[in-house]
Amino acid sequence: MTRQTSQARDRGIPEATVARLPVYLRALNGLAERGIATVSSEDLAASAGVNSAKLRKDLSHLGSYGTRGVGYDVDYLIYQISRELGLTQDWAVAIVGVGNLGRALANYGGFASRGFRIASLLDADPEVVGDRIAGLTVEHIDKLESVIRERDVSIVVIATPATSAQEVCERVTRAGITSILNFAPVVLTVPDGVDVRKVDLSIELQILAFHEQRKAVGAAGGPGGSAQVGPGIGPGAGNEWAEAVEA
Amino acid sequence: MTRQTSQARDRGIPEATVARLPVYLRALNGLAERGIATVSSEDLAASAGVNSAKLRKDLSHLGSYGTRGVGYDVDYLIYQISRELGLTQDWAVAIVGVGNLGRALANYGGFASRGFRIASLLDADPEVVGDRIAGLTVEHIDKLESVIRERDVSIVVIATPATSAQEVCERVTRAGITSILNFAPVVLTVPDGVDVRKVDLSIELQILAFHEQRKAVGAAGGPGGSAQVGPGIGPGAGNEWAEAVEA
DNA sequence: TTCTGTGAAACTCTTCACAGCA
DNA sequence: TGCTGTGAAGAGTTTCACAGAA
Repeated sequence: MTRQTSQARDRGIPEATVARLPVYLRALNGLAERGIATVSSEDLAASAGVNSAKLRKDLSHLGSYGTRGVGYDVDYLIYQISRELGLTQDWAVAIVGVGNLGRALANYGGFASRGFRIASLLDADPEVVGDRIAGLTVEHIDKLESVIRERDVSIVVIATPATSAQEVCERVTRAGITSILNFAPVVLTVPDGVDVRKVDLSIELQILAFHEQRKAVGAAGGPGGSAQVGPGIGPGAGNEWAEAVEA
Repeated sequence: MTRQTSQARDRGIPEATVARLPVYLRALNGLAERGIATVSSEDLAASAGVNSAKLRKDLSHLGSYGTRGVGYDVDYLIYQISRELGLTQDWAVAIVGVGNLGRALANYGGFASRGFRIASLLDADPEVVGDRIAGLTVEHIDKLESVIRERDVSIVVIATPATSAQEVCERVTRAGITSILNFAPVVLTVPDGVDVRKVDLSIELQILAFHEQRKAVGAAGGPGGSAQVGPGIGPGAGNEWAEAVEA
């Protein structure tokens, strides 16, 4: 069960690291656009909103791509991260559900530049089928399986109402899809080996509300309510526990 | 390091738990609608897509709201979680940037039902200002500060292009906002005490692409069922998310 | 000297397994 | 008996701090 790959390096990159690589990539692209050729872990970390030790540890999982005393070559690092994420290849994506959100996604410019090509927009509503959006003609959901097969779709985005999401999910997994990005406010049940990521707007707002509430309460709270943060701040001083998620 | 062993009123709820409470809440609401009055940790966990030990541990941070040998009272648990998340109060939200995504957000029904009220839609484009969307008239960005002040806005959603996001961020934090949900593909710099959550669609897709690629490469003859359902609310996932809208 | 790469420590989160209550 | 609540073990992640390359 121990895995070894063609390369001697251990390919087990921590999930937390994978989730940050796209952030680094974006920061690096920004630097490249500004003509910056080399960057230190300190500076890149600042651009990406993490601390430098974490950044170095993350990058160390990919290999030794930096130069001690100097930093990282921006272009080279962009290439290495892109390759690691699989962005050097073309991914065909189908978007199911062309409501407000589906349209927003279809018009989002950040896909093509990262190797994602929208291969199809599908919807069940006859009113919507046939509309032209972002250069594509909306197709009927009946064609879901044939579109996936014929256009080599490997990632499906579900932007349907909650009630249809599970059914769409089952159809696409049956058609061989193993990567799904779900926007519908429902927990999808999928077979083993299928990777689902969920984006839920109202959940994000609820998490913000929790912290917002906490701030208000904590400010007036009693002595017992000291935060879990550092032991540093004593009582009496600032009570708000700062918690910028991003630097 | 002082440490109240008594779990009773320790208000330090783990971040990972907070991120899952909205999911439990959604599952519970589904049960309530179906007239189910009591639920076991096993069943609720299944509805929420987590394992039961995790669910029990999460709920134990709120207090002892279950009954041994029986389970949890659905309505009571809905109330307790809602209260913990601060959803029993009304939150005024302003959405800045009324492009495709801003419109999708404005029309998203999942807000109102959870105590979030859209108090204003703002945009810089004179073409858009004055449009009526989701029952609101789009206002000019010039009014940002006065809207926040006069309508008691506590959460701001940034759905502008990347180039404007930081400026909007600075204006709203100066106006006293400490909770921001950012959809612009950029890392915002904020003062301590300001909570930013980011949603970045292209990052989510890149993470999927990474795993998809991994499957293709390593799967050939690989270990039986790959398992690894990546979803749920990840740990690192808590903070890093995806985006949308650009030019 | 500067800055990377990395062991080790610290911390957080998940899972196990079972005591104990209804 | 059936199920919650929870210590304790385990796994994963972050941070520290410094050896060592350029």
